[in-house]
Amino acid sequence: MWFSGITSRPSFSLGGFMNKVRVRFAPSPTGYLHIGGVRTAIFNYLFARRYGGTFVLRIEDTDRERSNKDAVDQIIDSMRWLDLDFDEGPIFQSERSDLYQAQINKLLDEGKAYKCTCTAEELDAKRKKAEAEKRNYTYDGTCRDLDPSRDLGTTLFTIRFRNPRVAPDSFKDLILGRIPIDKNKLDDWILVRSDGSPTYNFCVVVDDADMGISHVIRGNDHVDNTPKQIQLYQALDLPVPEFAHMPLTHGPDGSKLSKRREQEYREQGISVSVQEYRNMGYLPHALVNYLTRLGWSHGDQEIFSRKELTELFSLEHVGRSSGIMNPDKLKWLNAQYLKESDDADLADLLVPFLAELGIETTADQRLQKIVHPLKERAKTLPEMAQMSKYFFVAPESYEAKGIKKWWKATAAESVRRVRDQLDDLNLDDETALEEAFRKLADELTDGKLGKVAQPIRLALTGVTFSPSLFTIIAILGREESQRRLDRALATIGKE
RNA sequence: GGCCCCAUCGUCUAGCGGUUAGGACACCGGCCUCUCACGUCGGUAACAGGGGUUCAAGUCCCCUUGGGGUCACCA
Repeated sequence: MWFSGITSRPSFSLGGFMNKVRVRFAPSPTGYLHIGGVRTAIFNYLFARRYGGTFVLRIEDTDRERSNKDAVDQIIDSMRWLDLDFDEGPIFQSERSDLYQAQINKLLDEGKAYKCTCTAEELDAKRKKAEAEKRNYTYDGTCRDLDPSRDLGTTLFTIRFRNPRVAPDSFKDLILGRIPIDKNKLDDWILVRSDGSPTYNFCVVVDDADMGISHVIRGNDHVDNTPKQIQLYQALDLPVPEFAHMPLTHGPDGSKLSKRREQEYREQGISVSVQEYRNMGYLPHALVNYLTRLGWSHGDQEIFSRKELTELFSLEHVGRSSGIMNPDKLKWLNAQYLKESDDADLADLLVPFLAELGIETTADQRLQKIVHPLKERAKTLPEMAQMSKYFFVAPESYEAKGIKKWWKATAAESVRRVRDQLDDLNLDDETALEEAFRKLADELTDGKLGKVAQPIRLALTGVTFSPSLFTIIAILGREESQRRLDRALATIGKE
């Protein structure tokens, strides 16, 4: 049994599609890749991998006005960044007009579609009138029963679907359960525009059928399109795929993510645009992990490797309510991935972020050493770059509160002693360094290592928090460390 | 407004009739400690409301409320 009640959800089964799962991601190239779009791409990708199926990328560019090549590149680039490799495509709808034409002719020949000469203005007026009268607007069928062989001359016309006015009572959704179909909304919708271009709902059906798509996994905003698409499948005598409508993604305030509020989002650490996450210093796999987990779950687990994701993902555990982007959790996840990252990889990734701070460097050994203690402290790459600043430039000023607390006159002695001891110590031996510091503490500060360390930390970094002092000294080197200590000595206890 | 969908801590969620309602982020404390962070231990915090069904309801049904989606010659 697929379902046991009207609102219960069906249990998932591959049914007749065993071993031939084919899914697709079908964005329209009208701008950068939307974060909500990525989520549907991820779910499709994961679904394909999970069931050994095929993931295809189709570009929905039937609207020539708004589509552009640049957007296509951005979409593919973003998918590559996220490691969402597709098996087929990109397939461009704009290049498949013959296919659409053939299906249109078939419908026309069979009387399942007809030419309509109503103008956009007329239609608009009727729609407004219906609205004013608080009526539901559907096409009134003015051209429905006219003689198909009448001579239209040069009159522009659209091609409409001759709605058979019969449809199932409901359709099955793998995520939502059973969705009722409202017969009152079934009308003669437009298949081909007056400029000859096919419409979305028509192309989707023809394409999905032609490409052998077994499961249509898409956003919730398409549920109302599904009935009319099912009717078309039936009119075309094509097999109807399975449908799965996933919940949408919302902003922190609970409303739909809108491009207009991008500025606001950025300040909170999120964005509508995928590529912006790269700029904000998020790791692609952390983003994918986050987006997947937003709306899907596997018990209490939060962190999933790509392998786990492709082995565990299933539609049954996709939630039905929309999710709100939570920057804090995204950052936390990112931090988890950062922590587990390879030093060399991180060094590579960090270079451009350092450049943004005016620090030109390469991902050399030294940078790898710097990155190592920082990766468990930073949540994002820019944050890490910021933290590593003092490894490249000596502090120009010192934290005021730190000066007050740690640079009392008595601190001068320990700073001076450390400065001198650096002459004889092997800086690469952090335990030896620590030992020396501890001895000093025993002697000067009653064994309190912090009292020795903090003044020096301030002198070396300009701030009162950092990774281990010994690590810092090792990375800075003898000369630079002593220079910074000398400079500090000039001011300690002087006020 | 019509139609459709949704509803457990602030957020993401576990829960598929019997639980002290669990986990994660965030927040607050303790521990660890050269500071910060990591880590670790603990704490605050939820079943939207009302009716049913049932021996028993967060779990099933209905209504209300709230949120969302959609109503194009856009996709």
